[in-house]
Amino acid sequence: MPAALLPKEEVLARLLATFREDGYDGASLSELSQRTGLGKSSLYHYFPGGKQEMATAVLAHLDVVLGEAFATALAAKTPEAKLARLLDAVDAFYSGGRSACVLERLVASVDRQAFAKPLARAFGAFASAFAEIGRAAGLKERVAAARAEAAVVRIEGALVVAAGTGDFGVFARTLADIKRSFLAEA
Amino acid sequence: MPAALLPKEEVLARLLATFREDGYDGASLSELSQRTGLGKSSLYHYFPGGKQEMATAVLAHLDVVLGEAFATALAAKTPEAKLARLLDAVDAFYSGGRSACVLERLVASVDRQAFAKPLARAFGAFASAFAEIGRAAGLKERVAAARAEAAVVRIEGALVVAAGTGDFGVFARTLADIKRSFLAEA
DNA sequence: GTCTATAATAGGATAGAC
DNA sequence: GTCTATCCTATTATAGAC
Repeated sequence: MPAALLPKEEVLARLLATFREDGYDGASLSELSQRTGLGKSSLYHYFPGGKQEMATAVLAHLDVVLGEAFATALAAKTPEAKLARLLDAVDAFYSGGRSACVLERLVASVDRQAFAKPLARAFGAFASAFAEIGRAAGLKERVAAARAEAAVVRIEGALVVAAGTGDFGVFARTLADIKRSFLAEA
Repeated sequence: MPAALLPKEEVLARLLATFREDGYDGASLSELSQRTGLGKSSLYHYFPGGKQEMATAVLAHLDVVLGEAFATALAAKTPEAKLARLLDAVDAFYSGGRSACVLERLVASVDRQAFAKPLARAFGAFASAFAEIGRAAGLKERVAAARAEAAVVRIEGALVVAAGTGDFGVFARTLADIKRSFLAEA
């Protein structure tokens, strides 16, 4: 009765990485098996629902991990510092625009409907982190919400355009512009 | 010797629609066959290189179609009218945010490397249309280019976020904000 | 909880008739 | 130029030993 080769956290991290790189439809069970170091049967032991369950588990995992990352960033004192920390976390998470967003990969998948709720939740949590910074800076609720939505839109778009053009500078420019404009006077 | 059931233009339009909906990895040959009304062998007659060649043909087709759409929009007299027409065309092309972008679907595919050049070209053409409007309005080249890049980024991101949240209002808000801000004084 | 082996199916691609 | 039929491989998923 051998113990688990990897802690579940690590398995989820590797599934996440594989979905980010190959996409949901593009990630085969063989690939997921290789990348996690688990045999197919072991994967089905963890995730009886197969690939779909792996993806939903990854989303639940992200919900926790990103929640912590957001909380860390928001623990800074000033709104400016909160924003800077959040954008640094975003830059690191996406490797300066070189790593794709799982949310986008799942939105693009044939099984997207199965992920609808956790996806909406994840996008909402992402925007909420920005909105909270806006509120902390004294922006009106509506303004904070609108700018938060726009920030998430720009980050997702920058990832697509960076990957599509091969020019990762667009991601850096986008983050820099959000940093510059997010807390500006209305 | 039966004639072609559909003009090649129509076949390409249907392949485009299928890739947009199912993604590149998610679109099977059976699906592509059904949607075009052509048997698999007929598809291979048109596109000996298989699915990859279908996608590159779709990109080449888009290059022409979008080029015409851009030219039409840019034929308007004032920069404001050019911008309004271009954004109307974008809104229609993406069905108010309900239809995905093929470019994004191909960027997300496992065969993305095979599409790298035409994809970069397509994103560039998209941005160029915006940049030309900026120049027509007297914006400095650098400003026009930066705003054009940002506009494409925002459109792509709005499509991802709209699909991910199920809230298509974000697409309308994004286009409205581009319309409002694109030609603003620096 | 993991493995090897395998079933069952779907996928991409081709052959050859018409 | 299109069709039906088919091949081969990869894929998802399961069985059963350890």
